[in-house]
Amino acid sequence: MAKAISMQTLQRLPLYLQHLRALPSEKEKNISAKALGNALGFGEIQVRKDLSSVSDGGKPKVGYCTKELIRDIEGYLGYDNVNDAILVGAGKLGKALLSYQGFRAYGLNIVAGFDCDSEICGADDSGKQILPLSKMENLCKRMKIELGIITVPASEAQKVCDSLVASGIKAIWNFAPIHLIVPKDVILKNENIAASLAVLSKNLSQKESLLQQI
Amino acid sequence: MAKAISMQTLQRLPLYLQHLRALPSEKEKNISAKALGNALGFGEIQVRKDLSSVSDGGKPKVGYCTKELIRDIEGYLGYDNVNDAILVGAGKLGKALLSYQGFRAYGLNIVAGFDCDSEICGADDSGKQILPLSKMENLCKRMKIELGIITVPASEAQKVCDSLVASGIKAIWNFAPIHLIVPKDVILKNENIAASLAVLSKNLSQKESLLQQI
DNA sequence: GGTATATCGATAATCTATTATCGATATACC
DNA sequence: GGTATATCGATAATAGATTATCGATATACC
Repeated sequence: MAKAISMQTLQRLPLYLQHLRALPSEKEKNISAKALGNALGFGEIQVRKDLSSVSDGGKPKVGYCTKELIRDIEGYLGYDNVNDAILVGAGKLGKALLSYQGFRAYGLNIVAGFDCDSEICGADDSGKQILPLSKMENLCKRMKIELGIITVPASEAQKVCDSLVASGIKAIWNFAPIHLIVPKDVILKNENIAASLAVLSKNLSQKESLLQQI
Repeated sequence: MAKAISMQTLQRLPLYLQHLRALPSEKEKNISAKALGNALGFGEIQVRKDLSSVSDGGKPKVGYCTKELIRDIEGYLGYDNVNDAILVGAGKLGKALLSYQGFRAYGLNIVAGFDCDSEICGADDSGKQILPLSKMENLCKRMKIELGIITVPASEAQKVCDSLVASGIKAIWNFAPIHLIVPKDVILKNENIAASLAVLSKNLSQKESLLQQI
């Protein structure tokens, strides 16, 4: 446990967690790498390797203790302590994210939304406040927010990104379809809807489906 | 051109396309692999390699012809002929996708939305119809729809997935946070918001940011 | 026209990720 | 208690992706 971890493994961990959490806690006290892999479409060796980076191991003939595994993955991913975030761009997508309750399970708490359009400011029906952009920097600094979510149109995204950086944000989750420029010490993660679509589109157009396992 | 292509390359192609399309068409008649790479944060060799799979090549000292490149990538990804799709689950996220105009640029046309809640059926403010689930199968078959988008809660997703398959859908784009089981001949692409979040969350919690280049 | 240079493409080398092999061990059953 | 079996972890082998090297070529400039 606590080894170096690969990008690929890191991205599979939430999937394991998702599945483990959904198991009936009474019945499935233990789970084998094989069972977990089958459920998610991975090979058992990969599952074992992935889990070896975060858990201190299963027992032969028994498997892993479900509860411990959940705790270990949550701990590793930092889901056990909450990350506050703000969101900029309260359009349809922004509002969808603002009102999504599921983020809590991933340790994410969106504190408020911001938008340049003062018309839509006020309390959203999600219960979250939508505030004018002018108040963003102050709130971020005051609450020491480190994570910013960008859901504005591509044309506005770089500008918004720059103000987030100026507000002391350390990580940006970008939903705008554009490549943003950030300082080296700021983490950027693009949510790349077009890339997913490309995979689908390509596979559909050449029916042979040569690339299963997506 | 027209070689075998890797998953990774396939997913970068839309990013190149995005950037190329945004260039002022008059000024940038040609573009070098280096310039394209710099703009997107990739190495020039990677750009060349990626492009070699879809384009019939640039010219030394000149670079690639922007217009041709756009055409080649679009052609390769199948963005030049439209894919009709339906969407199931007209909640906030579903409506956000229904009203997103940007999909047209990727050759995606969402024909209609479906929802089990008859309250929200009717014309959405995006202009798209939201229809009761009972009409889905018939419409899919009649219009020979091949692509289905799932934006229902996790608890409903497998059921919806099964009806999509029964309706003749050949590819599924799943936004529900759950692993779906599909027949081998159906392509499944999960939009994995939790995985992205994991990368961010992990990087934030260990500030060293050992994994740049996301 | 000749030379310098930016850029290309192909091949090779490195790095990363996945899959296979094998010995070890905890439980179940006789 | 002894043996069979499911499962584990570690190491080795394979496959896949990225990065480096190098020779070739199109344009620019003298």
